[in-house]
Parts: sequence; C-alpha cells; structure tokens
Amino acid sequence: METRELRYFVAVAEELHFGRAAQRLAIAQPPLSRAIQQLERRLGVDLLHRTARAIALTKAGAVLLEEARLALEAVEAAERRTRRAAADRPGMVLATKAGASTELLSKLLDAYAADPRAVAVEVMLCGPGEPEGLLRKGRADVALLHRPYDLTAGFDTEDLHTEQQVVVLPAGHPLADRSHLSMAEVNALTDLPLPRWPRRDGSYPDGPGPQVRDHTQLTQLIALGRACALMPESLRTQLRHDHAIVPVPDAPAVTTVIAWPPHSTSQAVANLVRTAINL
Amino acid sequence: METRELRYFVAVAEELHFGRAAQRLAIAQPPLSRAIQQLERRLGVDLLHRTARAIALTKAGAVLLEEARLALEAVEAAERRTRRAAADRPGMVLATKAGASTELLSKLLDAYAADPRAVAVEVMLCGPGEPEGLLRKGRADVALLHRPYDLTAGFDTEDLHTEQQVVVLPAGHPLADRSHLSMAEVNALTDLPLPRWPRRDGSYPDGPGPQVRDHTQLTQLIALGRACALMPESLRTQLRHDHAIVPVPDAPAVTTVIAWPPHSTSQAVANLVRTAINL
DNA sequence: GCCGGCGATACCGCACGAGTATTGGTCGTG
DNA sequence: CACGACCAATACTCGTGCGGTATCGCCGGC
Repeated sequence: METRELRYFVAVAEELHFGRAAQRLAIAQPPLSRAIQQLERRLGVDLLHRTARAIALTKAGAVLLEEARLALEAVEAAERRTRRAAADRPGMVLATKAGASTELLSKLLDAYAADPRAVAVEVMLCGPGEPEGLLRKGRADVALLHRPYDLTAGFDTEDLHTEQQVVVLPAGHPLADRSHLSMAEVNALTDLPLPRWPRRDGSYPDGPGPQVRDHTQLTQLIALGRACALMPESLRTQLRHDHAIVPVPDAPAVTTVIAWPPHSTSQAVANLVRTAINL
Repeated sequence: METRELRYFVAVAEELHFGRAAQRLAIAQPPLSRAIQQLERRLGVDLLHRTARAIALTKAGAVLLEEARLALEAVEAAERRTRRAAADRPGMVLATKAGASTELLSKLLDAYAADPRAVAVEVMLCGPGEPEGLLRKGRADVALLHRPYDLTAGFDTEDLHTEQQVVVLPAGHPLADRSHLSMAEVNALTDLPLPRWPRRDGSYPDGPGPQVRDHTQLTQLIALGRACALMPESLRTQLRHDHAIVPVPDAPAVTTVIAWPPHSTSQAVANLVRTAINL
C-alpha cells in the first residue's frame, strides 16, 4: 500500500462522499473512485458499502481508517523528524495545553535551563487534545499531558504530579460555600451543565452543556452562570474573582505526565525528562 | 513521501550498498540511485555520505532509517489488520517467546477459555525479540513480553508476574551449590561466559560468549560447560538434570507483561487482558 | 416523469518509474 | 604508474499508471 492510497482512503472515509473527498485532495472524482476500487481489489476487501445515493464504511473500512491515520502520522513524523535532524540546530519543541500546569511548566523550564547541556526549548501552547497529535506527528519532541483527559497510549511517560479536581461555580451560587461536593451532585446541577469539549475530529458530543473551545470561553461561561466545570485544583490561579471553587473528592484525580515518543533517541529529551522527574 | 521511497531508503540504509539493495528490491541499480536522490531533494536533506567507494548514513539518514522502519511497520499493520477485520472469523493471535512463561500462559489460556465470550486463540511461539515486531506489524493481536529483555515501548501493557533471575550452570560446577551469587561473580566466570543473543537485525554483539539463537541451543551449551545463563526462575522447569541453578538476587527482576497495540479496539483482546490481570 | 445528485465507466495524454548502456571516479594490485 | 575492478551516477528509451474530461447509469425527490 502506498501512502497516496491511504491518504485517498482517509479522505473518502472521513467525507463519506467521493466528490468532496476529491475536492479536498485537489484531484478529480473519477481517479479517486478508481483508486479506492483498486485498493479494495488489492486488499481483497470491501471497504465501503455503496448505495447509489450514499456510501458508508464497512467494518474493515473502519479498521483501515483508524490504522491508516496512524500509519500516515508515522510517515509524517518520519519526514518531519528527518528534517529536524538535518537542520540540527539544537532545539526541542514542548507541547502542552494552554493554561494547564503553568506553575509546573515554568519550574521545569527554569530547572532545565540550569542544566549546562540544555538546548533551547520552544513551548507550544495548544488547544485540548492537540499535544497528543503533535507528538505523534513529530511536530513536538515532548509534551505535558493530563491523564485521564489526554490519551497517553503509545508514548513513554513519567508521572510528575497528581492533584484533586475541583468544581468551578459562579461566585454566589448556592453551593459555592459547601466544603466539598460529590460527582453526583455536580452532575445534578442542571442549571449549570458541564461544558462539551470538541472531539479530535472537531465535532461535539451531544448533551445539554455549552460547546467550548478554550479556557477563556469556559471561565466566561462560568462567570455568566451558564456552566460549571471540573478542573485540576492548580488551575485556581487562572480564575477570576467572580468564580468559586469547591473540591470534588470523588472526581478522578488528574495526573500531569511528561510524554515522549517511545523510540526517541534525543539526548535533549532525555535530559529534560530527567530534570522533570527530579523536580 | 511514498512507502515505495521509504522501502527503497531502508534497503539502501541497511545494505549500505546500492547494488545489493537494488537486488534485494528486485529492481535495477540506477532507478534506486535516482529514487534516493529524489528523496533527498524533496526532503532537502542529505541522507547519505557518498564516497565513490562506499556510502554511509548521515545523522539525518540514521533518523530516517529508524522512523521509516516504524512507518513501514504501521502501514503493514494497517494492511494486515484490515484483512483480518474483513475475514472476521473471530480469533486472536497471541505471540510470546517459545519456552517462556509456559505455566502462566497455560493458566491464562485455560482461564480465558472459561469466558463465555472467548474466541479462538492462536498461539505463536517465537524466537527472542520477535513478538514485539509481530505486534507492531499487526501479525499478532496481543503478546506476552518480558521486561527488561523485551522493549515494551509503544504498547499498552499490564504487569502479570515478577520473578527473580537465577544463573544456570552445568551440574557439578564449583559454584553450583552456592546459596546465591552476585552479578559480579557471574560476570567473572570467564570459563562460562554469558551467551550472545542476536540483535533485531540478526547480527551478534561482540564478546567472548557463544552465539545462541534459541533455548535448546543454550541449554545444550550449558550442559557442555561452554556457557552459563541468566534466566527467570520459572524456566527451571525447562531444564535438564545436568543443570544446576543458583539465585542471583542482584540481577534485575524479570516482569512478564501482557502487551497490545495502544489503539486496539478488539473486544477479544480486552477480555483476554482482563482475564490475565485477574489470574 | 423529469431533474438533480452521485458514483462508475470510457477514453486519452502525459509524467514518472524502471530498464539498458555507459561514464566517471577511486581504490587495490602487479 | 598503469591497469582492472568496483560502485555510484548519468544518459536515454520505453511502458505503465495516474490524472483529466466527458459521459453513463442509477436512484430519490419534487
């Protein structure tokens, strides 16, 4: 299988429409149809259920979609890391969610900078869920992730810090001076639903809560009394005076981990990880 | 980058010889030369140091070799898993080193067979280091690996069992009735050097010990008084009467883990893992 | 019943990959 | 020092395969 075929299939599988997929790939529709047919013939597998009106993925097609994405990410990573190795201006890209673990991050960067062999660290502050993909595609060398929110599968990781979660309410809310709340009580706040974060494909899950993209949106929605939110305790420093926080002891604890590609051979990454562990 | 280019580069990088690489790829040498040149041009990176007499990898070339292998494995896995999903005769392939963890394996298979939702499990008994690759390439769905001997990086794992290592000596060896030995003492046995196992590429590291490929060879060499070996204690059941074993408390403990691809969506794998954890 | 949307098919042109023949440069050897 | 052996690069040709345009066939809706 060539990456071209995989790219074509991913486009079709995501659009579920040959015309739009072809447009996205900047080719005409007929060659795309043929390429997919040929892929199916070569694999000996039906990837799409075709009705004259619409197409749908078969079970095998769904598997290939997932696997092809990973394979394409691996190819992209190979290209990017090769370029980086050639440029060999020493430097490292660290990705993390904007706003999260700021204190830990600044301590880490300070401690690492004290290492005589330290190289320049470029920090990428990303939206939720992005650091994982950046790491997989070779755009970042190392990332700070937060279990269980981020998927750490496929990376090497070291735990750095674990903390409780708190619920953030608008100041003055009836429950705002409780000493603690349970998850059941938080979920029962129908007047203040938990927000919905975008999935990796950009779509939003169903539910009553407002759709949010970033932390600024979220804090504003909370202040407006339209939502509440669970977050790690350390984020309290990011909040405004019109927010109140209440611990939720039975919410899953959040662990900040440092993650890197399992086959990383970079000495700089290894040094940074060592620094992080010894913080 | 197309997989064809990656395959070509890997062949050249491994052979370090365009002629032999071309032969391996079953193409002529000139197109191969051109393909690599074109790859270098497109990446804007020198991958090979060329002297008229021989070629060597640049730093970027070494990075690409590693990354390209991973990417090609991912593509191969995509193909194989798609085929498997289409065949959808339920069944799972479990890979592990021949001879290792036999007792745990049979207990696991028995316990899993008792699960009403169990599917057929095909067991692949492999040489050392092989299960890892099989899992990565999609030839196996799940594997039993042994840290620190096997690399578990990039997989999801659960620890199943940890045990001490022992040194195996020919019966009648002067040290055979010691209650325990230290690593230093084992390494000092110049008359009984530790054997050399093949690396992933099939070559052997330098050293005094004999080259071994499998467990049968090893036990025979030990019985002949030509080698000693460190192994997990549970392997004692595989040994012959003319072997003696002595615990080595300061050797690293061996952990048997069950490993699976991090993005596995197979319910059967999940059930098997659950069974294994609850053993 | 007609139209519109969508995927498949027919056919064509060209770019690129692969083959053969050859060159150029660098060692080792007599 | 000259010659041959070796190896990668170049020159040139050929054929396959990818992509484009035009069109068909099928189905669903107004």
